[in-house]
Amino acid sequence: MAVSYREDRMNKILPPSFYRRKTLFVAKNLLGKYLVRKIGKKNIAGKIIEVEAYNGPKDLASHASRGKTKRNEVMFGDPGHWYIYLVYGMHFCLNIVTEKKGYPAAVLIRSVETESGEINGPGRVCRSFKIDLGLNNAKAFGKEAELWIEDRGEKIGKIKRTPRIGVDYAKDYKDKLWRYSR
DNA sequence: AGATTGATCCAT
DNA sequence: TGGATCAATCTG
Repeated sequence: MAVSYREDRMNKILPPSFYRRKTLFVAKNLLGKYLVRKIGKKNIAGKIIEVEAYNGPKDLASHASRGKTKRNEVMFGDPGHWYIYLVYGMHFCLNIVTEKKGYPAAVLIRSVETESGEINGPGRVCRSFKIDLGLNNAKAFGKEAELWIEDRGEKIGKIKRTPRIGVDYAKDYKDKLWRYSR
C-alpha cells in the first residue's frame, strides 16, 4: 500500500514522543537529523551536527535554574515546542523543548550542515533559517509547523562529548559534557 | 582582544 | 528603576 507524498513527509517528522524522553538522550539522537524550515513554498534543510543539552532546574547553565520567568516559560511546557530567545541583544538561539511538562529542559541547535556548507553557531543558524521570536513556543510537529526536525534515516558516526560553550558562570555544571557534536 | 547590542532579571 | 549580565558574532 503506497502512502501519499504528504503522509510520507509527515512520517519523517519527529513526533512529540521523541522529545518527551531524557534530554541527554534526545540531544545525542538529534545529531544526523535534519532541521527543516518552511518559508513560503520552499524548504531549507540542514543536518544537525552540534547541539547542547540544558537539563532541568538544577542545571546552573540553564535559564530555568532560577525559576520560571516570562522568557523561559516555554522550557517548562510541553516537549516538541521551540524555545527561542535573544542573546547579547543581537542574536537568536533555537532550542527544542524536551521531557514532560513541568520539567524545564531543552536542546540548543548549535550547528547544521547544508548543501552549501556548514553553519556553525546558534546565532548564525537562526539567521540563515530566518528564525526569530515569532516562532517561540511554536509546535515542531503537525501539518501547521513552519519549522521541524526530520529523520531521513542517516546514521551518524562517532559522537564527541565536550563542555558547553559560554557557561563559565555555571559552577559545577560548567564542565558537564553536555555538548554533542560529530 | 574589543566592540557591539538590547531584553531580562534582580537588587536597590 | 538602574545596572550588571548574557546559551554570540564580527572585526581588527
